[in-house]
Formats: sequence, structure tokens, C-alpha cells
Amino acid sequence: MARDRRGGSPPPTAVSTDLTRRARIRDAGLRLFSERGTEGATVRDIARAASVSPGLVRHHFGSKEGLRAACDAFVLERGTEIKERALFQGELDQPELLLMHRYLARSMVEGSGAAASMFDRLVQATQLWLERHAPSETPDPRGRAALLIAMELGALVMREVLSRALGSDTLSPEGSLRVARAKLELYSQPLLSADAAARARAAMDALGERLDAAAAGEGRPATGAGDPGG
Amino acid sequence: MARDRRGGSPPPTAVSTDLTRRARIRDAGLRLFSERGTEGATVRDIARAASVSPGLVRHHFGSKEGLRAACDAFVLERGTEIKERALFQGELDQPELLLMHRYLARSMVEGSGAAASMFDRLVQATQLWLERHAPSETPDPRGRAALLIAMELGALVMREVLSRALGSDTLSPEGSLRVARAKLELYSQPLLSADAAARARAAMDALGERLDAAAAGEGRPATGAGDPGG
DNA sequence: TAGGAAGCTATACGCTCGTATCGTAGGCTC
DNA sequence: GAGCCTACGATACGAGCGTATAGCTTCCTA
Repeated sequence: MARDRRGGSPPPTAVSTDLTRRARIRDAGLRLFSERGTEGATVRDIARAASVSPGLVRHHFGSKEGLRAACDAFVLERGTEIKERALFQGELDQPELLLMHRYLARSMVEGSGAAASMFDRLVQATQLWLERHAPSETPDPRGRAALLIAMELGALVMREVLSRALGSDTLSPEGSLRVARAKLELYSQPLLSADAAARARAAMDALGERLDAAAAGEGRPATGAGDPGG
Repeated sequence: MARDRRGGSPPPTAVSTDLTRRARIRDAGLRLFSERGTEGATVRDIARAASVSPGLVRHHFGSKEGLRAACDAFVLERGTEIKERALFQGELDQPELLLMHRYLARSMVEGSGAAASMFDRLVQATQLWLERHAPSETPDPRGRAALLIAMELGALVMREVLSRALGSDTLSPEGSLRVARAKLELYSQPLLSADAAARARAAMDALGERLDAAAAGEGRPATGAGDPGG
């Protein structure tokens, strides 16, 4: 992925950016995949966005799926690096980080292969964060972390409707500040009173026992309960 | 949408279910749209799932978009009814409710028109729920509710990766119980200490002031901060 | 300085999609 | 029972997709 500039019809002048054409294609793929999904983003569109012929996409990445895999790999590699920089050096307002997030969120909705491993990685990091900053004697720390990450990413995926409902773009400075404040609100005070929580816990324990009993005798199934409002 | 049964190639015998063919198409659309998205679900597949010719889809709904609109309308209408029944009569384990949820979540990811209005409706209901059960002197109750709903739906959309990470299907009795417990955990105890919350709040206030100042003089933008682990 | 390798475009093939059109069968109205 | 409306299937069409291939240009190497 180092700098290289060779042959081709257009004479070797700088073309819009100083990136390799290969890198330009990858970046365009990253952006269009996260905006429109794997199906929605066509090779031709990606090529156009990179100011390149569709054939070149195939030349460099073999196939659309190949480009997809390359994007996955890139996010997996650079993503963690960028995220660490953001977390530990406070460089939070990187548009690159946002792009990675959006790409990941899309991938996870669509169930891409690399998305799953990235999700696992995020869950593990979150679990560590939770153990350090929000300890709890929960019997299922991994479940707690996984659900939190899924919900976090959800807010990103729902960006469009969320923006509409709030009246301001979630990605704009004002909108993201508003979301950040709301998130702070949600994270700093419990939604359920100790009373309600205890009642819900009891109900779930009962359900769990019923489930265990059913497992032994192939009884009727039962689904979850107890979420506020949604 | 009443019962009707007229002409057609197959003699008037009962076909697989007792639903109108029109209703069968709508149901298949509901299912396939929520499983594969608007692009992923083809008219031919939907027709096959409904044991019907592709032409009949067009006949009844005009176009694929028409079918989509009909599904939206159905969810908008029946959805609230079902949800109310679920909430107020405790009938939580309806597979129909789950289908509606999944359809909605997909719609919102894809930004369908009706999804937006449904989202608004959900936000309003959640806001009421929050005011009653988790009062707070937040300056932005609507923002809090909207974010909560977006995150709730996110967990649904991320079902695939979430299931993979947890090791058990989120929709199975065991899996959904586990998710419900994790959710209870998250909702019943704050993730941020009063200390950390105060610090974050101060940082956001500072950011907000900087933003207001910039608004007057067209200064440089700045993006949000302060989310745990994600 | 000849020749192969790499970057790149242009063009075309085959497939699948949404949609349009036509033909047919049954029920309703007068 | 003639005429018409509605339900429905079969077939076809054009567009857009991913992909294959051929050919040109430039650089590297021997």
C-alpha cells in the first residue's frame, strides 16, 4: 500500500488526491459500502467515486467481494489503531473514526464475516472498560458488554431516523453534542428503580426456572420480557 | 382486506393457509423485507414464498414499492394494536410482535418513509414511559427517549452478530432471557459514577459554549465526546 | 535495448432484477 | 346468458448488475 505511480492512460499527473488509485478505490468502497450497504453500492459507482474505471476495481481486488474483504481488513487493522489514538490521546473528532464506525455498523447489520470478529473485539474492550469503570456483580459480564456495544452501534445505524426525530443531523456538531448529552443522561442514572429492578429480576428468575424445567421435559417455550417503552 | 375468493387458474380449493392471496403476499413481503431488506428481497422470491406468481404481486400492489408501502401501512396500523395488547395484557411472546419489531428495525436502517413516523410514535410513547417511570430533570427529555429507542432497536438489528458473540440465538428462549437480564442490568445501575458524569457534563457544557460562540462568528466545528467503550 | 510485468481502460457477456403485456378463468349484474 | 370486472399465470423486455477479456501504456530488468 506504499506510494506507487505507474503507467495508465492519464499521464502521470496528480489526480484530485495524492493517493494511489488502489487506495482511492478502497476509500471509495469504504464510504459507499457504509452509506448504501454491500448490495446498494455498485462496482461502477465505487469506480466513479474513485475517478477510475470499473475494470480497475477488479484488477486490484479481484471481485466486489474481494474489495469488501479488503475494506474489512483495513478497518480491522487501522480501525483499532485509530480508536486507540482517539481513546487515549483524546483525538475524538476525527472524521476517519466516524467513517470506521459507520462502516462497522453497516457490516454488522448485514452480517459480514469480519464484522463478527470486530464485534467480538469491541465486546472484549467494552467488558474491560466496564470492569474498570462500572463494576458490577453481574453473573454475565460478557452479555452486558455485548448488549451495550450492540446498542451503541444501533444508535449509529439509526442515524437517519434519529436525526429526523431530533430535528438536527446527528453528525453535525450540535446534533452530536445533543446525542452525547442524552447518552450521558442515560448512562448516569438508572432507568429502573431498585424496586422495579428487583421485581423484574424475580420475574426473570421464575422464567429461567420454568425454562430449565422445560429443557428436561421438552415443554412449551417462552420468550423474554421486561423492556421499557420499546 | 376482507375475505374474498374468486376466479383464477387453481380451482377454488383452500391453498396451504386460509388467507387471501393478497394477504399471503403481504405477509411474505413483511417477512422477506425484514429478513433481507428492501433490495435483498426480490419480487420473485416474495411471490414464491406466497406460492403465487410474480405477476400477482404487481396486480395487487402495483409495484414492489407499492407492496413495501402496504407493508408499512400494515405495520403502522396493526403494529400499535399488537403492541398495546402486548404491553397492557402481558402477551409478550407473540411471534407476530417480533416480526413487527424486526420489520421496523430494518425499515429504520434503510430509512423508509413510514419508518420515520413510526419512530416518532415510539419516541413519544417512550418519553411518556420515561416521565412516569424514570423521571429526570433532563433539559432534553425527547432526546433521551429518542436515543433510548434507537439503541433498543439497534440491539434488534444487530441480532445476528449479537447472537454469534453470545453463543446463543437472541431469538431463542434462552438467548432472549439472557439479553433481557443484561438489559435489566444496564438499566438498573448507572454506568457512570456521579463523579465521572459531572466531569463529562462539564466538558460538554464547555463544548456547547464553544459551539455557541462559533455560531456567532463562523468558527471551527467540533464533534462530540464521552462514550464508554464503544 | 528488447521483453515481460504491472496499471489501467474499453467493451462485451450473461444473469437477474422490476416491470409491462397478454391471455384466461370465474363471479356479478342486468 | 351476454357483458364486464376482477383474480391470476405465462411470457417477454429493458436496465443494471458483476464479471470476463483484450489491448494499450509505462516502468523494471537483464
